[in-house]
Amino acid sequence: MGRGKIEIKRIENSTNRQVTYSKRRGGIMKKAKELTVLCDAEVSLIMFSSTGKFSEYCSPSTTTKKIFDRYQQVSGSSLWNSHYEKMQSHLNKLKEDNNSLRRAIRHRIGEDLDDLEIEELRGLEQNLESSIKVVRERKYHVINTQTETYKKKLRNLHEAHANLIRELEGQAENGGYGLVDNGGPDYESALVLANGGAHRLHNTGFGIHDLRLA
Amino acid sequence: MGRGKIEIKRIENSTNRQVTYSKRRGGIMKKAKELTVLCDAEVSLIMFSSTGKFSEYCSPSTTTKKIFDRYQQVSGSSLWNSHYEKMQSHLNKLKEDNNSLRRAIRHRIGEDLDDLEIEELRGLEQNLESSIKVVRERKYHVINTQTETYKKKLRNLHEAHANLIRELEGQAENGGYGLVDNGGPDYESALVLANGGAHRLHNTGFGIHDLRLA
DNA sequence: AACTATTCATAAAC
DNA sequence: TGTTTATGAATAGTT
Repeated sequence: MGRGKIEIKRIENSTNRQVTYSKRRGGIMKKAKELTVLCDAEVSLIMFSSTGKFSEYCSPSTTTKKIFDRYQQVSGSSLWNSHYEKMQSHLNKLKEDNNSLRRAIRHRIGEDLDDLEIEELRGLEQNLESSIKVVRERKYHVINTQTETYKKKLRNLHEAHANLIRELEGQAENGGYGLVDNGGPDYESALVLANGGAHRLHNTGFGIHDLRLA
Repeated sequence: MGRGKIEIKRIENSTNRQVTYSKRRGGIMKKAKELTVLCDAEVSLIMFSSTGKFSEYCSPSTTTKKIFDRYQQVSGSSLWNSHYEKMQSHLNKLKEDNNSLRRAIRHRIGEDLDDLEIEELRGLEQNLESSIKVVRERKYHVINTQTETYKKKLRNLHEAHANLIRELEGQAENGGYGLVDNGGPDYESALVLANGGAHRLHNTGFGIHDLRLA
C-alpha cells in the first residue's frame, strides 16, 4: 500500500526505518482506537522503536495496569518479577510457621488439647514440667541476686549513716546540733523487692494472650 | 475501506460486532507483526473482546513480561508498587508476629529467661502452672476414656469367652474336645494403654524444637 | 468462511 | 517532520 509493494523485512536504512515507524505507529494506534470503539473491546498497545522511543495506547475505559492484571489472570503466567514470587513464597512460609507457632503456643497454654494424642499429651506435660523447673530456678536466681545487691546497699547505707553520725557527733561537741534519724524510702523498697512484692503476684499476667489469634 | 464508509462508534448488532472484532483483530495483529519486523521494534498488544475473549501479540525478540518491566521504567509509574508495598508490610507484620511468637515459646520452653524481669518470671511461672494443670486434667480424661473403652472391650471378650466355653462344654459332652484358653493380644495392649505405656515416656518428645528458629 | 466494491493506509517523493 | 499522491491492503457488506 503505497507507491509500490514492499517486502516485510527489516528496513536497513535507519532514517527510512524511523519514518516508517512513525507512520505505522500512527496507523496501528488508530486501528487500536477503532477496535476499542467499534467492538467495545479493551486494548493495550505498547511499542518501543528500535531507538528506544516508547509509545502506548490504552482503551479509555480501563488502564494499562488493569489490563495487565486481567492478562495475568487469563494467561496464568505471573508477570511480576522473580522478587515478587520470592516474596509470595516467603509469605506463605511465614504464614505456615505462624500457624504452627500459634498451635504450639495454644497447646502450651492448655488450649486445643483435643487435637493431641495421649502420647503427645504426656510429652507436653513433661515438657511443661521441665520448663517450669527452669523458670523457677531462674526466678530464685534473680531474687537471690537482687537480695544480695540490696543487702550490700543496706550495709553501705548503714556505714554511711554511722559515719555521718560520728561526724555530726564531732560537730555537736563543737556546735551542739540536734540529730534526726530519717530512714528514707530506700530501706523499704529494698525489702519489698527482696521479698518478692507479694501483693502484686496476682495482677502480673504474662503477656501472651494477644498472640493467640491472627 | 469496505463496501461503504462506517462511522467509528460502537456496533450495536452483537453478531456484527463479533465479526468485525475478528476481522480487525487479525488486521491489527498483522500490523503489529509488520511493525516489529520492518522497524525492528518491540510491541506488546493485548486485547479483550466485549465477550471477554483474550488475544495477544508480542514481538518474538522479547516477552510480555519484559515489555511490562520496560514500560514501568519508562512510564515512571510503577504499576506494582501498591501490590508490592502491601505485600511488604504484610510480610513485615508476619515477621514481627513470628518473632513475638518464637520469643513467647522460647520463654515457655525455659530459654532466654535473662530477658525477663522478676515480675514477668513470676507471671510465666504461674502461667505454666495453670497450663500444666489443664494438660494433666486432659491427660487423665483421655486415659479414663480409653480405660473405660478397654474395660468394656474386656467385659465383652470375657462374656464371649464364657459363652464359647459353655458351648464347647456342651459339645464336649457329645464329642469330647479339649479346651485351650488363648488370652489373645487384645488383653495385653489394653492394659498397656490404660497404664500409659510407661516404657515409652522418656522417648516421646513434644515436637516443638524445630519451630524455635527461622 | 469467501467475495468484492470501496475506503484506507502508506511508500515514495517532495 | 508534514504534505502529496499513486498504489496496495484492509475490510464492510453481501453471499
